[in-house]
Formats: sequence, C-alpha cells, structure tokens
Amino acid sequence: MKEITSQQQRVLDCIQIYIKKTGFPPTRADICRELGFKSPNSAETHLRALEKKGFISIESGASRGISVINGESPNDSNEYPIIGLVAAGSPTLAQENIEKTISCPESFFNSNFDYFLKVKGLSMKDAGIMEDDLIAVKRTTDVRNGDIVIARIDDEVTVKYFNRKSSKVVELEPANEDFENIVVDLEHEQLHIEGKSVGLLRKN
Amino acid sequence: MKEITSQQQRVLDCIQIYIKKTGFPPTRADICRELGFKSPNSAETHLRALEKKGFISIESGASRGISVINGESPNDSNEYPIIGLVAAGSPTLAQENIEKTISCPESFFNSNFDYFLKVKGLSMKDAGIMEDDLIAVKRTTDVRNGDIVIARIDDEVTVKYFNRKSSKVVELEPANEDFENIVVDLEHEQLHIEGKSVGLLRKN
DNA sequence: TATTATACTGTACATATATTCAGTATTTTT
DNA sequence: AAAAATACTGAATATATGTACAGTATAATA
Repeated sequence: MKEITSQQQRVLDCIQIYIKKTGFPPTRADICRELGFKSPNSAETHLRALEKKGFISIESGASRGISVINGESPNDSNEYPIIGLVAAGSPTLAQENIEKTISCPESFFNSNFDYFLKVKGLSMKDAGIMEDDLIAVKRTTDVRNGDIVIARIDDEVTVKYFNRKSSKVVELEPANEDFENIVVDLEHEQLHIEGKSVGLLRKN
Repeated sequence: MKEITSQQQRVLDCIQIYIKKTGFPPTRADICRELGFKSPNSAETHLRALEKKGFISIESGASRGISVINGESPNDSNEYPIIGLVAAGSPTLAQENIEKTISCPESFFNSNFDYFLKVKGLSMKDAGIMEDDLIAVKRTTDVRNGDIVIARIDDEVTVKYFNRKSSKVVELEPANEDFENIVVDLEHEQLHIEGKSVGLLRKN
C-alpha cells in the first residue's frame, strides 16, 4: 500500500463517514459537496488515485460503486459466517461461500464454535435437523461415537452420526430410515472430519 | 414492526448479501437479476413494502439509496429468559419459572421475540422440535394456520401446529403420528394463545 | 530539464437508475 | 362481496451519475 496524501485521506474519510451516515457510498457530486470541490472531476481524480493505491475499489459504470478496502477484519466482535452445505466441495471459509454472518455471543452453545452450516436435505430429520437449519460447527477431528459430525468423503460433504466400527471402518449414520448408512473403509477411502455439531439454530 | 412476507424476506436478504459482497446496495435491476424478476417494478414494489414496514429506508431519487434499518449494531444484545414448559400452568415470566437467561441479539430471528421455551416431550418431533430444545416465542395472538403456537387449554400448555377449522373450532395438531389432534370447541373450552414460535435453539 | 503526480475548474454526454403508468392475477382483510 | 395487499410483467421517461475531454497550476521525481 502506497503513501496516501492528505487530500486523498480527506476524500477517503469523507467516503467512510458518508457510508456510516447513509448506508451507501457517495457519488462524485456528493464528495464535491462535502469537501467544497466545484467540479466532479476533482472527486473523480482523487478516487482514481485512491483506487490505484489500493484503498478503495471502484465498480466501473455502477453508480456509487465505491467500496472501501478494509485491511483489518472486524474480529473483535463475534460474527459467525453462515456457510452453505454444497454437495460438492468442502465448507471452506472462502469469501464466495459465505452467505451471511450472524452476530452471537461466543459462549452461546455449550462449546465454542467456528461457523454455521446451512443444512440441505432431510437425512438427519429424526435427529431434529431439518432443511435450512443452521448447525453450529466446531472445527475439530476429536469426535466420538454418537456425535453429529460434518464429514467429507472425496468432495462430498454430509452431516451424519459418527460411529467408529473398528480401526479401519467408520460408519456415517443418517437419522432417517429413507437413507442408508455410509460405510467408509479407511484403507480405501479418504474420510475427512470437518468438525462436529455443537448446536442448532432455526429461523421460522 | 409489521410482519414480513417470505418474498419480502428474500428481497431483504438479497439486499444484505449484496451489500456484504460489494460494499454498496443493489439497484432495482440488480435485485431482479439476483431473484429472477423480469421487471424492475417487481423490485420497486417490494422495496416500497419493506420501507412501509420499517425494514429499510429509501433515499428518494438517489441511486442505490437503500439502507437496511437495524443492520446489526453489535451491542443490541438482550437477555432472554428460558422458561420451562411445565404440563400444568402457563409459562409466565414469574421469577420462579425462569431457569436461566441467554444473551442474544435482538434481531437474532426473523421476528423479534420475548422468551425461550424449553420443550418437553416429542409431540412435535417431525417438525424438528426435540426434547429440551429452546423455542423462541413471540408473544402474540395473531397466528395463522400452519404456525407453530404455544397454546394453553385450561391449565395445560402445549406446543402444536395451529389450524382453525371454523369460527368455533380450532385444531391443535402434533407433528408425530403417535399423538392425536386436539380439537378445541371454542364454545365450550377456553383456548389461550400464548404466542408463536419464531425460531429454535438447540445445544448439544 | 522533462516528466509525472497532485490538485483543481468547467463543460458535455452516454447510460445507469429511480420511478411512474398500465395491466393481470392471487391472496388476505374488511 | 368489496377493498386492500401481495406479486408480478412490460414499457416509458426524467434525471442521477460516471466519465471523458479541455484547460490551469504547483510540487515532486527522474
């Protein structure tokens, strides 16, 4: 990140204050009004400079398409991401998989947790886990028989009861008689435990 | 704050996700693209409805002039009591019935709510409501068919689906075939609606 | 010394965008 | 049974807005 000039700082501050106050970014004209410029091009050139230096990004053609690039993530509060359970692919915390975040106390469930997983399907319905429920997931590989785990086999992610049959065999058991147990032979298949359920949240 | 419809909720979610992703609010056309509408007026009418109900504010004439009201200020956390569902007696907020309290944001569920009710029994298990789950209850008598309600008949409190059969008859339907419908003849029995479920919380 | 970056004014214009009007249909409320 | 709210399509339009072009001037680099 390059040096910022004092005028560019004023413009950057102006943008942030404007967003704070209104909820959306300013136009070039708004910036001129706030800072006393008489030509929209004054704002324009400052914006381009700020973009070039990496302080903001500008969506070309979009009105008010300014977004402030925030180096620091707000990890001070307890924001937990909601991640969609996609059939293929692991539930990573990559930006594109995060649908939303929820603010909630750290010690909300009995154990602390890392993210919410949005459930698809009814394979755990007899455990009271319904479609679109949010499972509070704690990232851990320390799971015991009977735990509800988030498991990945190859690229498929599922939520099931964990049941270790032997040192080489693990069964993943649904809570719905319409579904069948998944038997994983650890010698021939990769089983990755993403974490376990420590709670559940449902919004009607 | 009035009731929000499911479509309006989709639009509201869309706006919040869009802001989260881009840093600025969507245009009418953006909303149409995201939700599959074919006319900008579809978005427009939903926005006006959301504004009327107080969920958003719209700056007249400004492009992308949408701001979400109550957009999760971090310190709006409240203490909500957990009340045990005892077979006899109403779930009052009297001190002796409060087992515990939970700190959680006001806007945690889609609708605001008043207390948590701890579930006993499995009469609603097919609705994903299990023993010891905490139902977020909003105190209201404005319930519709299909709502999960907290109802009191004489001194017995239950959680069931609400189904008005006629002006004189209401059926309370369990979500478990081992239980039977409760038919309430309003001319001969007192039915008191304590509130309805707006969410659920489970701790493993 | 020539070049580049900064810091503006002022005009112009294509298009992005909000917003209105005219319809249709269904559901909910009164 | 009538009225209001919900949930759309489709077309039209005034204006809000980004952005390019033409200048001027000063300070910092190379």
